[in-house]
Amino acid sequence: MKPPLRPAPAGQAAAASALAAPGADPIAFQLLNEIGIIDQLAQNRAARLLGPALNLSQFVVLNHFTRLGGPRSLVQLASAMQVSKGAMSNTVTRLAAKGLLQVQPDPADGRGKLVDLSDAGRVARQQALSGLADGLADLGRDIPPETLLSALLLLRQLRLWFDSHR
Amino acid sequence: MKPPLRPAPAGQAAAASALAAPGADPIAFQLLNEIGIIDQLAQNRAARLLGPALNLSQFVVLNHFTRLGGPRSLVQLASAMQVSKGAMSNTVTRLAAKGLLQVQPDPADGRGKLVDLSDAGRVARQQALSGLADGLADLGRDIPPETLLSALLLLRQLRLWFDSHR
DNA sequence: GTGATTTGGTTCAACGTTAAACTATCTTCA
DNA sequence: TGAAGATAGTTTAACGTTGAACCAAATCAC
Repeated sequence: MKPPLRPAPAGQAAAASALAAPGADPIAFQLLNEIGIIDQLAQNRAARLLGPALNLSQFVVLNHFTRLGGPRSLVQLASAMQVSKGAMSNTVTRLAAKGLLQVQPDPADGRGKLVDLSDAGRVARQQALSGLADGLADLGRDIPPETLLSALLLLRQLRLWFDSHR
Repeated sequence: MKPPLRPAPAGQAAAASALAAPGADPIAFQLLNEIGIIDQLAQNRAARLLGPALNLSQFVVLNHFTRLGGPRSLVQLASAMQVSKGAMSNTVTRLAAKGLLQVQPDPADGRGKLVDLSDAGRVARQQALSGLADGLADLGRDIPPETLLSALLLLRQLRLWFDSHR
């Protein structure tokens, strides 16, 4: 039960009544609730689009490299993804086993490894990305970009707040 | 690695540049990314606030009853929380073991059970809720309610879209 | 330089989730 | 009425995560 939960089928009439309701949850609560639900639905969708060959976690790691490039250490990856070292160790091992990542000992640090995309990894990432883009295209078609953009900007604020309050 | 991932520490300068960047991800992608990150942070926070005595999943179930009351069957709960029957079976069993839920056989259906809050459950839920409210209070203090409200309304649209497209 | 502490990485048990198999009961309909 | 299918709930294996223990190498401090 990852996301907080949908309180109900949420009749469309409730649209603007967020504040008014007598025993209603505080707005922040409702907001996080929606976020949890959307996250769950989006992740389901993404996982389906990626198929069994590639995990969501695994895709995220691949994607990270094409955005921020260069070889990374395991702990760097773990902290970028906000995941435990153990989890990242697991993910990297699996990706390397599929040949999507290259892993070398770090010449400058006897403890460390340097992880980087392989060519196969680049290809796999590109395929996965276009699959996701296709699957998300209808969202972009149905919801006006201004709406998405305002949501994005608002959520950035929210994320920054959370980021700086832990 | 539940949420998609934060692409980077996200310098504040990137605020309004969502569209402009050349190789940037599509907005929908970025948006879901933010949602994933916020969800993770919020869940961490909530779990910490609830303490080890009460799971997030467990709290959500307790909360469901005080919102929508009445005895519920296991499958009703599972579908309300968007969780598998197995998971709900697990959660309900644990809550019942703590005495927070009452479980009776359904007199009208030999297969079914009727699950409802116990008095202890009501108390526990109330305590948990005020703990969460306290922990979320600073959010409501730092971020103007209009901001939260607009985010809420936008996300509701988004959630409804996801809900009707699976 | 040597001892203490920190840091990179792996491993392991515990947890909560899913999906599938399974039992028992209910419903449908001819 | 009785056979076929749907539904309620439990159980199980598999998965990915965490947190803690652990080892080895690096850094710090005196």
